[in-house]
Amino acid sequence: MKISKQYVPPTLTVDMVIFQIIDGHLQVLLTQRARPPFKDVWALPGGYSGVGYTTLESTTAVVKRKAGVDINQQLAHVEQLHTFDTVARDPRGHAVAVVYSGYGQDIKPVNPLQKTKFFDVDGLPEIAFDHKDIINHARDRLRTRLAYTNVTAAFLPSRFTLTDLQTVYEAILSRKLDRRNFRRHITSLDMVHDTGHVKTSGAHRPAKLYAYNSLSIGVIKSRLL
Amino acid sequence: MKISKQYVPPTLTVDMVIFQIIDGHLQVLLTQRARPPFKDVWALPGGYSGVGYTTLESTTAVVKRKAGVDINQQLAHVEQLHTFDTVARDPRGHAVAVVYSGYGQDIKPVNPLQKTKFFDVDGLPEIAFDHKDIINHARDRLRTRLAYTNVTAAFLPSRFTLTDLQTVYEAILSRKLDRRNFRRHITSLDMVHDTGHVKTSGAHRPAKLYAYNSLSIGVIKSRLL
DNA sequence: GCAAAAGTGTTTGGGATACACCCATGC
DNA sequence: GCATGGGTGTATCCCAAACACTTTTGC
Repeated sequence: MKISKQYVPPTLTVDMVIFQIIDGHLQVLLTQRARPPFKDVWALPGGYSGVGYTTLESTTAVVKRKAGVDINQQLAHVEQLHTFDTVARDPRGHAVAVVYSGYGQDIKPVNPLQKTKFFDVDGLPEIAFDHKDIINHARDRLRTRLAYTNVTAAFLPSRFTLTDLQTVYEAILSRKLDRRNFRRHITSLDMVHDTGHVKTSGAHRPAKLYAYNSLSIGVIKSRLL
Repeated sequence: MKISKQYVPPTLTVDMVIFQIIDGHLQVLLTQRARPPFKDVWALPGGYSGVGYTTLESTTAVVKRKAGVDINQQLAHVEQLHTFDTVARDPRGHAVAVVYSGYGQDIKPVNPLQKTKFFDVDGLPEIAFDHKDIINHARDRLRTRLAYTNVTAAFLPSRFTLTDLQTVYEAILSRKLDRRNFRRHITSLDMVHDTGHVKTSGAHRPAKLYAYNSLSIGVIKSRLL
């Protein structure tokens, strides 16, 4: 390209991949598109990002408006995923999309105009644009994060049982883990601690409730070489 | 933000962090800025990205023009790093920068107008904009990639000794590794193979030359949980 | 023969995996 | 007392780390 006085930037958009775990299944939030292109097809919540607003600010506004989800209140963690910019990805014209991913727990989307709901990532409907690729990208990222961060905290309430935590790991990894080995692994990480409380939930022994040592999501071990 | 007919996108720019390793030191390519802001201060090569061009296409053009480096010919690997978008990062106005990182070997930058050269990452001069943060981000990413990809191939010629390879690891990790353990680690990875040739380079035993099994950079082990 | 880098082997500790039994509760 | 999920211990294997001597070459 040439730089010139006629410089015209592409449209800048934002999209968001919001994950939560329900009944042991990883789910992603989608909204049904209100207008063409892809009218009535399911898509990630997204919209325009204009000059003067960071892409995260735009994302916050767009997700609130289109999906009724308050990023700051209802998501425990948000991070930038990737920027998608192929010229043909939007039939209306060249749009560069900065995509964020967010994780939360017990999220209730609200949209008075369009259908907005969570889908199991393994049972997705037809998806608009390149949003299927974006979801897969987010899913890979989340899986990778498991190994060296405390990102699982974002999917759980402040107090939880080790079985709850194991369910989160299993939903993200899509495989079963051995309970005894899992518990030893977790306790050796110095990531959670016993709160002294228990949860009684039926005709069986009550489970101890745990809490994360750190409230923020970050790296917990480095594993270099 | 509001969506309206007066939608104005921010300026879209691209920057590139190019790393190579010289004499056991990780180096990054910088160019001296030709005009304000930050005139004569060192910065990452970068420029505008206009409608109709992917950010990678724009990056390719900009890096060729401002630093004389041909991304396709002289870099063994390029990947998108992150998008930086704080409103205040450019004093001229809101600019969203999609940043790429690239790795190569024996790169000779050429710029007839402005000074363009490689600096040791541990001996950087004053840096324009938020480019120091960007370089650190790229460095962290590179370090992380070491553990589970064959990214080191990008820093080496097609045939190399295990000592050469160890030098690459040490430059990126900023620490010395035990030669015996390093060699066992590498050979256990099934990532390189003995070519049957040797390199004689002085008053000592010749070293075997190795080559990567795969020509492309990618994940070589998964390590999940 | 000596300097300089290449090449190799053993031991030890910790984490990952595989696997089976007892505990506390509601009904 | 029995069904249900919670909680624990042991043996094995593999990988990471610590560590020192021999080999091949040029001069």
